[in-house]
Amino acid sequence: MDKEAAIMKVLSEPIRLRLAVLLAMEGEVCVCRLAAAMGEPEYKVSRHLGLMRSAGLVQARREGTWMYYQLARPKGAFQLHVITLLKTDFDGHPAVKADRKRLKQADCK
Amino acid sequence: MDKEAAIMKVLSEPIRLRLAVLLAMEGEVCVCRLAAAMGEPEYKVSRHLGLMRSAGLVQARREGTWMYYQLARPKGAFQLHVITLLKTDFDGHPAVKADRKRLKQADCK
DNA sequence: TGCATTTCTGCGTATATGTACATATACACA
DNA sequence: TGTGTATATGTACATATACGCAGAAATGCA
Repeated sequence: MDKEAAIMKVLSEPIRLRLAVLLAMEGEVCVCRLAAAMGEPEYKVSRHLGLMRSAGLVQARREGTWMYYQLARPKGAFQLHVITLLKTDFDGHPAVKADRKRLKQADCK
Repeated sequence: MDKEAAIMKVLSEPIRLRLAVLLAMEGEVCVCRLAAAMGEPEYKVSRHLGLMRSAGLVQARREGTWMYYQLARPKGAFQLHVITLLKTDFDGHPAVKADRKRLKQADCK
């Protein structure tokens, strides 16, 4: 059950958990807007996104200088149900509401 | 969202994940039978159970020399849904089947 | 009291993790 | 080619984690 434990591990870090919830709700977002939403430096968000990608939880798409991240298509029932749980249980969560508000205002100038 | 991340962290370790699934399916089990089911030394299982208890995921009951562990009553929707996920998604999982088989044979002499 | 059984915990050690800084990479455009 | 922008990563450091061993604690029983 190392695969399932690895998914849990990715989501065991508050910043990564917030990123996963944000991507589950917003779809595809670029790094700079994610960093703005988190209120964290971009190098930090980039590191965490890299971990999430290595674990197969997210996928990336390059468009010019920008990198757009989104949740990867779930592999197996476990991953699917975890993502469903993120979407349902964190809807309306104060921290998530704040993150989404900052995301909306983020400009990626 | 540190509380939710902490629950994920507890379940991010394969032994702890297997313990949680076992308890979700079997109810209340003593340490020596859990150790036998895991095929791991008791001091190791005891350590992990201690962590799970600190995180509020399990609770313990002493009966003589024996300690019986079971899942704690879930606090909040998130914890409830995680436990539900453990029960549904790992039913029939090879590792879990093996653990339950060893648990049935464990004698706690 | 003494001893056996079950469980827990203190300690040292090896490995893993998260962070900050600086730098490197990839790309767009002049 | 050179410059600017967005993103990624090498390095170093502090902290956290899991492990194995030995021994302690809690309990039951002779």
